[in-house]
Amino acid sequence: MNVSLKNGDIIELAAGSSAADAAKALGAGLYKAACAARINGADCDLRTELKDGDALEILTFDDPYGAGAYRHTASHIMAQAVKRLFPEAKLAIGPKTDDGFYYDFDPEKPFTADDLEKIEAEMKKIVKEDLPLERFTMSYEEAKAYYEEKGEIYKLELAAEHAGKGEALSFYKQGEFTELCAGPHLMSTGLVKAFKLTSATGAYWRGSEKNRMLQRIYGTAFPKAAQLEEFLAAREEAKKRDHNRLGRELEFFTTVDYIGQGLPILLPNGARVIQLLQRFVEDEEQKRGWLLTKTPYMAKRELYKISGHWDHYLDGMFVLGDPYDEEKECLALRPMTCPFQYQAYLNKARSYKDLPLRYNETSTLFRNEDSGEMHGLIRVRQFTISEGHLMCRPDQLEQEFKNCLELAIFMLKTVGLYDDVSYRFSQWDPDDREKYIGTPEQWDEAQGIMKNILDDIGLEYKIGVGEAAFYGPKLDIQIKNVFGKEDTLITIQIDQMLAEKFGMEYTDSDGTKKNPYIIHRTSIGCYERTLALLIEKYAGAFPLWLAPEQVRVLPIADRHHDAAKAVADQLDAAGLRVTVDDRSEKLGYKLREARNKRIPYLLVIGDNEAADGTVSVRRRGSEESAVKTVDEFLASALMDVAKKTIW
RNA sequence: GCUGGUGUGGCUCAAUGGCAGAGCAGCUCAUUCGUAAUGAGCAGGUUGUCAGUUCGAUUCUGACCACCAGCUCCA
Repeated sequence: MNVSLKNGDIIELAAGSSAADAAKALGAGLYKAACAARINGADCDLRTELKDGDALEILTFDDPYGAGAYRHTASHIMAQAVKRLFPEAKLAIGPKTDDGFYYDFDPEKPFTADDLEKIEAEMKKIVKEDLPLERFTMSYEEAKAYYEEKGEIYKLELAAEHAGKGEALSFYKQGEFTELCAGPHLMSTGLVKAFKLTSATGAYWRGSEKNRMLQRIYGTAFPKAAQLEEFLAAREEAKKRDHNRLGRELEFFTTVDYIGQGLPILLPNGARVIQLLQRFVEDEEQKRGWLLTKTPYMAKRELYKISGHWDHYLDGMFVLGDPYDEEKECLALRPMTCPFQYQAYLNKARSYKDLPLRYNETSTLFRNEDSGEMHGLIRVRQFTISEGHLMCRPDQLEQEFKNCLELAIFMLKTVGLYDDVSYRFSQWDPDDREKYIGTPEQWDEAQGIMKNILDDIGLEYKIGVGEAAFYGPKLDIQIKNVFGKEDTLITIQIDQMLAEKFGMEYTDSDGTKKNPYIIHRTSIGCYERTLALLIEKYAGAFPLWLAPEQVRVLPIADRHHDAAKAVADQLDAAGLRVTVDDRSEKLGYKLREARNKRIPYLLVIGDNEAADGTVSVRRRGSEESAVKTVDEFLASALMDVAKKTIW
């Protein structure tokens, strides 16, 4: 039979040949590098049988699907090693991930760092044994008997689930190790060259906290040792940008045991950046027709009963008083701004002519997160968000939603995070009705509207089922931190339920009363989280307009102090954040310190500069310095600040 | 909340069941210096907190608190 290749060549193969056979026929090198196959455009295992006329592409590690097969095989090798060393450990699941793989086990004792080393050593043996992986199928009954005999309770559960689909169950076998698995896999364990087990942690069976916690081992694998080393080095490098270390080191924030978890102290540097962002956001929103409100940080329980927070969010609130004593007044700190800002709308009767009505607020919120959830500035219990709620008519909804998105994108572009985000359309989970208010019809309608808008814009998004707010669907703008963990930076939500609950109406042109649509949105997210991501993005080297200290003047000797102070005064008067390092230290010492603090501009003043009214300008990131007049420097720096230039 | 790890001066880290040590930072003095570390001296600690074991605990045990990674949950 004949099979065509990617480059157009046609090769002749014996009937019944597999993709692996084809790879072998094409050369030993390709066969060794082969990870998976693409037949007539469909990704598949190398063991897939070819038919006459098929178009075949051999996928190597360079292809994401190929890399997945490679790492999935590494995960089987790890599971085999674990079973050899810890026969009592039960097997759960072991998939590939974007940059590696993991496997969940249920061992007698959690794995230690020593265990990981032993497992890794055993994996090396398995690779050396070069065990071929064979694919075969079993009926559900056979699989059930097989796993019952082995006592693999988790595999039994998985087998039963897959059996429902009516197909035979596929297995892969390498040596003594057999695994229920859909594949794809490499042809032999000997092909997995460079790997490393990176961590062992707990993880719930099937991702539900109601289930038993299993032990997960994470690892990664590459065809070449150099690639693995590069990957691990890059990860170490990324961790150096970790805001939770760098943010403390550069004195942006700190935490104190006796204040409590998730309650960071913003030090002058961090507070300054947040102030700058906040002013920028409030000014920009004002230009775009948003009206600033300032509402209370707490309210009586009755408000939250109307909004639904009392029923859906009580665990997440800080309650002042006994929530169950209906006789006494009970207050709660606000976890969201919505019900407060609605009161501004309700202040008087509204006409269709008043809409859209856009309220913004720099709003501090309080959420009683579970103790393990807090993380640096990214996840805290008190935070301040660039909040906004917009009430509009149906005919305005689409344009207003687009405007909110446009504002968010403008903010992201200005601070330099635009290229790092992805979009998630967060929908409700119809199978988990408890979590949400409203009817399926209302959800279908709200989600339908959002889908139309997103598709109309042509936004590329993934869908997050069960990620919606309890009152409506969300467009979440997602970003990853240095550890690759994704969080929501910005959210824009459509809500057609709360207006009714709060009795928010407007009189339409025909004289009838209607509930407005409400858009809940943030323009730059919450300041603490945004600050954290900016610290990581810039490794502490903030763009000039956001830098807590923009300029440091370095006099060479004491006799230059007056000149240095005069320059600093001039810059300060022009609005730059400037300090003078007038310590009796050598220039090199002062420079070193200023560079470590990532100060954008260092101005050196010695005899020459003092004599002719110039400064020797050294810009962050440059090894060169240039002599300029103070006026020249000031003009260019002010221009950079005004333009919010990123360098 | 769950699994595991960590906690020694402001920071980074040593050490030990028997007087807790270094470097950096800080302070003082000297040095007046041209683009990444001048020298000398001084000061700084209830070893996260509280119990327990012990003649003696910073070290061993327990509980709690905080921090870290992951899970779950979320902006």
